[in-house]
Amino acid sequence: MTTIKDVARAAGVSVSTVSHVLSGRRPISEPTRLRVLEAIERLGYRPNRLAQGLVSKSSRSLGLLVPDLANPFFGSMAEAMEIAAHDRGYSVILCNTNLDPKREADYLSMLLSRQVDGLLYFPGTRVPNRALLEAVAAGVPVVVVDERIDNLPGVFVDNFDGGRQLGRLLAQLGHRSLLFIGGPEGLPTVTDRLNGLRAGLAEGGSASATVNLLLRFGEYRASHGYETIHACAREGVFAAVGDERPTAVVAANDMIALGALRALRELQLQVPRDCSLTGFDGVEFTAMITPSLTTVQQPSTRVATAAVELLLQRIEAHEHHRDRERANHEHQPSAEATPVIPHVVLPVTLVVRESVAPPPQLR
Amino acid sequence: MTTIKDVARAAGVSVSTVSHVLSGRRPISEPTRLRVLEAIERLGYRPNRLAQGLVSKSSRSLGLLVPDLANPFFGSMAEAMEIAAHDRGYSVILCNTNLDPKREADYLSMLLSRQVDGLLYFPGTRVPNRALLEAVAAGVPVVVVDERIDNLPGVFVDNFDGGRQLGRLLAQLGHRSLLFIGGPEGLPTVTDRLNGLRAGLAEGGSASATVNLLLRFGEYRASHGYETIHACAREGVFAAVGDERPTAVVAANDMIALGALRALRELQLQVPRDCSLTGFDGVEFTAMITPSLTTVQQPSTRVATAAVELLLQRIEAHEHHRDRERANHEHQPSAEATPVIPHVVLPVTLVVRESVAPPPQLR
DNA sequence: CCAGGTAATCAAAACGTTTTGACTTTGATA
DNA sequence: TATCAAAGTCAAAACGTTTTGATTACCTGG
Repeated sequence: MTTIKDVARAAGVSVSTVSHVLSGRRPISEPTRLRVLEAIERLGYRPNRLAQGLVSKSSRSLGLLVPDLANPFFGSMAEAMEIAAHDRGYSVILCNTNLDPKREADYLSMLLSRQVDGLLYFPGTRVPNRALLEAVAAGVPVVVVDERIDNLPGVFVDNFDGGRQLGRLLAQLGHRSLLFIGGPEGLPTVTDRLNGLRAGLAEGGSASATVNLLLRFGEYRASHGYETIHACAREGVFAAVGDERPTAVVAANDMIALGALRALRELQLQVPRDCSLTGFDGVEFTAMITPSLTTVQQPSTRVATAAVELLLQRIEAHEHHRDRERANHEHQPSAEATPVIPHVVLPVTLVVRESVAPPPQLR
Repeated sequence: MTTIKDVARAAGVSVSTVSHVLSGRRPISEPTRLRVLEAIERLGYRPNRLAQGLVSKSSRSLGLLVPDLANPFFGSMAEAMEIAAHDRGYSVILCNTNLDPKREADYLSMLLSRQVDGLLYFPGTRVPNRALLEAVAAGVPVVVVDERIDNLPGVFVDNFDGGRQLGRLLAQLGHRSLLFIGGPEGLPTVTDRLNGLRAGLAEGGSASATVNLLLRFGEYRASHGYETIHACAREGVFAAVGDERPTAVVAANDMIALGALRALRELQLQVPRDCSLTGFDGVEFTAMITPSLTTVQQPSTRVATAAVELLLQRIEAHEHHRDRERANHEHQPSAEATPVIPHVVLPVTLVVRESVAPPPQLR
């Protein structure tokens, strides 16, 4: 590897002159500048970012903690976030938490070691994770994505509203008995979607009608949707008659819906004729499958870029703060403004497709 | 941040002693060791990997260049590779090339700046990329994943065999006219799958029968499958009768197949009754959709781990080589063994599902 | 004609590690 | 009892940058 020293020697100047040519922080005469640039070009010099990071105390990199990249929702989010970060000069260190708190703690520690400037965090199951809170305490800016966590800044969509729109739609179609297949129990996304669903059902139905709502929780995976449907079938849920039998399945995300769709078909229940089905997230394949899936579309690119944007803001604020601290040798607590925890909430769109219809008895 | 100096001071020893406690490279008395460990624990010390990397000349990180994370195939590959790398103590820097050579060059330069120890490279379109070759020339170990590039080490599946198995299956079912919707023209994966398909068709069909094979190329995306089908329909391809009309669509990957499936349905062509359809890769959703998709399953986790394994081998070899070079001040070319370019080829599995059937005229 | 600013450059310190040479001390071996 | 090796420790150099005085030379305004 050629270093700044090699360049300096080749151009016949000092190391600091080369650095100043590159950074522009001090004036350099045109002939010298050209000689240095020529040497850089000729030697193929590339500054060593490790060394830069060491002195600047910033690695210009972000840690991205994501539970499951095989899920295209996370895939497209990760993609959009990486692109946004790269546009602003930051690299992304990828971490696959796989819903495992131990792994998360492990990654977090590694990321701190690597001096990441900030963290983009998709919660897995338990929120908030202990190790994450330690990282926050250690002073690393964090933005939580896709999930609302009270004391941490976050970017997520209006899950309640999404649920409500679904509820209204289904109630208006006449559904009075639903099966809700959630993600991990207690996760705010899941709870919000469910509460929204309830609200929407109440709004959309005739005032008197009570709604029968069966709840199941589990992972945000196709297998969970698949197995839940089969389990329900074994329990006779779909054999019931009248108000008991669910006429619509509301899945907490598209992957669950995909698995549920498969299982329903295996049970000879045709969607939407015998049973309606909805998803959440609006990933690409929902438009392609048969029947195409009614779902709530997240503006995933906007969520992703907003998250990066917010994180970068916090990073800058954090750095300024540190600088001021360092200048202020007098260590006055400087009347810390009460820290405002920003929550960016983005709107969702209901996308009505083939997978919903009025319940069978109404046709 | 607490540094090794702070620890040394707290434990009343020198900096090098702390380092030796951590690395175990020199013996340290038990009482000292405990005092140091206690100080580390108490201060929450975490070694700065930038500094470590600077002296060790190795960042313990890999660059991962992937064209499109929204595609679950790449998503699960990326996931598996990251996990394999993490297991061996390496971090992964994520780069979304988006099929754009400019972006690729950009990323490559950044990765070299960051002193990555190796590169995991999924080719996008043009192969091999100019910037990649420069990186290779700069001496960074590279492993190409999912694609065969002659002069670079790679890990990929037996695409020819996968195509052949599909060809045999379709020929045996009686298909004599096919539409092949490829990925980017000229990409080895695409060509190999196509050539395999041809070979399989020849083997599986009755000797005399000639096969009508229509070829289209484009991106590895659902939209490409969708649009190609509609374009073909506009050209009257599906209106033809007899041997002209394709009775099966062979997509070069699952995403294309997914798009094609949608378009076929919009054309009122039922799969597999009116037209068979196959994919390639075997991502999760192929088992879930209706009709479930006949496809060629890649052992993606094995591909991913093999790629990481191979890359790590090369990295080690590279480091040993450099060390020897440094020891050998005499700079004898040491009779360089002709470099063997390893290509790891993994087997595929044909998964026959609902999307194929004999052509309509045979029923 | 001088004070003071600016352009242009360099040397040296600092960032947080690891590695190496040197120095004691201790025990075992001849 | 003299010799040697190993254990245990430290100080200093090195890794490749950026930043910060310091220095010189020149120009400008009074």
